[in-house]
Amino acid sequence: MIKISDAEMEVMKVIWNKKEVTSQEIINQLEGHDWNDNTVRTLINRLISKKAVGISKKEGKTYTYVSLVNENDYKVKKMKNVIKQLYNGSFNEMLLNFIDSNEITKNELKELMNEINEKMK
Amino acid sequence: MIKISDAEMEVMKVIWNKKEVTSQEIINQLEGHDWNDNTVRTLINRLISKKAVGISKKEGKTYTYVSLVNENDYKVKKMKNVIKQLYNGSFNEMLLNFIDSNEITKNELKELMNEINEKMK
DNA sequence: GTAAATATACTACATTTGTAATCATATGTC
DNA sequence: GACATATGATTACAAATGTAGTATATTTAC
Repeated sequence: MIKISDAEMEVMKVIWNKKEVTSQEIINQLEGHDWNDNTVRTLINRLISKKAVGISKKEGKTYTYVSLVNENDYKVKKMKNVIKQLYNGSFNEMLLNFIDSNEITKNELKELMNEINEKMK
Repeated sequence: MIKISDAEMEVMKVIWNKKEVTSQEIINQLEGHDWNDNTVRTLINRLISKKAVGISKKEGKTYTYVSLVNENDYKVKKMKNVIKQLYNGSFNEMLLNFIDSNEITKNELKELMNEINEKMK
């Protein structure tokens, strides 16, 4: 799996959201981060090197970028990797740990199940 | 939160498992990793610098190490950070993504709920 | 008590990551 | 067309990480 760093991930999220973006749009979306424009450009370039991002068109000297990795797939894989690292791959164990730590109550989980059932119906 | 790297995490897991360990025991437990002994010692020392590991006793020149961070707390915090990064902190969304990706079926989830109910009874 | 083995301490070095600065170039402006 | 500006390319540099090697201090085995 392509390894996307934390800072790079912020860029990926913008690209995932907008499907197609110029660097300027990415820089704008990331205003909250107080990053220098060049910092964002560096991140974009690294993502291109890693083949996580591609160039869909070039107008003048302005590129338009697109994601080359499927958002949901990537997220699930990343989650699975963490669960593998921390819980030996057991979603079950992870969930139990959350419940033990009062991060989720059984009721919330039940509620969640209901929502899921609704949505999946 | 103390930031524990992937390699360091392997050491932490051994320490968490055994409560108290010497470097030799850690090295033995990590045989599968094909790491040079000094690599493991470096990792231990970095964990000590980060205050993730402490020394509980010294016999001759041999130290005994203990974890200074609670295992479950750390794991939950780490999970929460990833969920925050990828799903805006929504456990719900994460779960839905898993279901969408066929990583978990609703039946498995239901089964899981039953297990949890059993265990929590 | 001297040599070999061992645990620890200190140093090393390439790669990745965060965070830009600088240089080059296409473009729009006057 | 010369200059300011925006975009991209290249270079920079410290900290973190993966992965040891080397030096030092202790034990332990003769």
